[in-house]
Amino acid sequence: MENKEERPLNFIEKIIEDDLRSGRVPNDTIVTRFPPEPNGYLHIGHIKAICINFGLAEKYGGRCHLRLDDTNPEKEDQEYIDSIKSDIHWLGFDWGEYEYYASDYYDQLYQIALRLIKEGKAYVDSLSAEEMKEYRGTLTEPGKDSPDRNRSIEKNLDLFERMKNGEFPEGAYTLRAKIDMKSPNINLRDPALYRIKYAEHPRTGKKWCIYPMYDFTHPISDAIEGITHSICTLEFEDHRPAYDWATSIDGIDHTPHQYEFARLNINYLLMSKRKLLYLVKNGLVSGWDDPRMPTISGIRRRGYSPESMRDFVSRVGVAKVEGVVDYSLMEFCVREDLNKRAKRLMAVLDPVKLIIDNYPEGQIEYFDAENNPEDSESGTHKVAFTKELYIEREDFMENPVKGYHRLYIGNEIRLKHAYYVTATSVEKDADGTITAIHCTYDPESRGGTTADGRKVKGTSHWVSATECISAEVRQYDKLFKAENPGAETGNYLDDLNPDSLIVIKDAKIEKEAASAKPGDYLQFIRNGYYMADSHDSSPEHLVFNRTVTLKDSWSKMKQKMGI
RNA sequence: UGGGAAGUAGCCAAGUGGUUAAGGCACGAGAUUUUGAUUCUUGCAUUCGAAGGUUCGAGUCCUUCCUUCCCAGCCA
Repeated sequence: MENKEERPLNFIEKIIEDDLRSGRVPNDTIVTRFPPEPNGYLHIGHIKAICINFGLAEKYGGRCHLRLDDTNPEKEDQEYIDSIKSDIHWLGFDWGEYEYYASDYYDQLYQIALRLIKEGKAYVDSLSAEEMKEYRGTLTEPGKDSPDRNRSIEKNLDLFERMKNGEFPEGAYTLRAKIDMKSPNINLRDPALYRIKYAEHPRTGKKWCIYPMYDFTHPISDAIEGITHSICTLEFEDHRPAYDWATSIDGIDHTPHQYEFARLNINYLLMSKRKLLYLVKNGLVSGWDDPRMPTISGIRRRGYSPESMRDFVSRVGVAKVEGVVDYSLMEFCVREDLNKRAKRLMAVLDPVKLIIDNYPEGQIEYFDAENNPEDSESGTHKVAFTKELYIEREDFMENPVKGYHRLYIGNEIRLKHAYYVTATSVEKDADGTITAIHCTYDPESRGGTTADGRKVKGTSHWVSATECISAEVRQYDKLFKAENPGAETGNYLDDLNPDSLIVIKDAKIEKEAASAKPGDYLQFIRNGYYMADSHDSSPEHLVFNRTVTLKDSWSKMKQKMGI
């Protein structure tokens, strides 16, 4: 983005530059890959991996493959493949023709497995899952060899063939690599290479009933595609020896290398697929794309911009420290981006009537409202002004506290773009609730300034009571009220924020808002950033989602003063 | 108590033996302001998990210790 503050190289960039400098990269072209398993929706954590992989390819003039790691048909679905692709595109990255599936390599993988068997480097094991667990040993005790470990090559070949042909039930046999049952690294204690599964695969259907495991598939897929730098998260660090084992199998003539970085954690947010699924399944949110969800589809619907998320990830940096990034950094990035591009509109969310006693009945004036003061080319739009208006209830105080410089009896403020007004009296209902505020205006202050140059401390937004439209406004807040949901009680559901969604059924908005579409970035002046909801907003029933509030030093001051 | 990793401010994060330890967020102070927004100015680690040691010189090298994370799926 334009936002090019100079950042020092991260450790992966250093490795790449070093590799490039020393001529270790074939054709001087780095090749990375983003390899999600299509078993769910992408979330904010994935944005980091996407930005690293696609970003590196962009920066060093290489390429980045999209590879769907579809080796477990039980969990995977075309729906997820589609959403993953659309989310990456939304972020602004494109893999072009380099779209791959691990399942594309099933035949090659099978041939390699056969070769391994023939070379005595893999064997078919009849141990049950429980037995295999026993034989594996523990973190502190070595494992022991399976009785099948020295089965003859011929017998292995025969058994593997019959596994493939569907002669055995699930769980009857596995194909395992013959590495070292006593290795201190458990991933090297004869890892499973193939297991039997009769699930239907989203792409290969019923062609296969044996499926290759991650530790076998991933490195070989990388090698086949000519990946140079295979970047993944920290928990795969101790799979690296298995990765290197697989890429050094005879006949594999390209050697990619694996590097690991710390995954993105953000406080107040939950990224666990399992927990997010629970929220969806139990109706605690409206779906995977609920605007409160940390999924890419969720934040997109909420109104976050892809540019701001890329900036966020780049500000977080890439390292190997497992940290937790402040939610406030993400909000900062969103505000910074939206401030430059959001169209300003006036919306009164908690309306109270303001009546200008000395303004002519029935008169309508139109003022020019700038669309964005940060962008001189954004133009203006018309906003209607009449005798009866709505202002925010919060913008009037009968007994003003110290430091309050909005409207109160006798005080003059500016109505944005329009006139100076001075409050004179209030009307109340039987409960004492204010139903209307009366004021007078200064006709000389048209446009919001006066000839005598007198200043007012407060400027309020407003909307004409007769020339406005109604809309539903959804005030979203954090889904969880604790920094680390569940840390206190052990149950993240205890930390659900009951106020994460407050629906305002009848907000009053200037007419210009009627044309706002999902995807248009809006700022409701003094309220926050908003976007029309992509599911529920229609010309007949406008619905706006609050993306993020504006910074609010007044409410911070109020809190400090204990108000 | 096996193996693999990581510890620099409230949160990220530069720093790869040689001036007063970058930068961003957060937070504080002030100015400007037709959004209590934005913008601007300004403050914010005598110290790098701890203790020893090497060195003229250590966040960087050595030793020991402490803390945290990951691994025992026929998941990825």
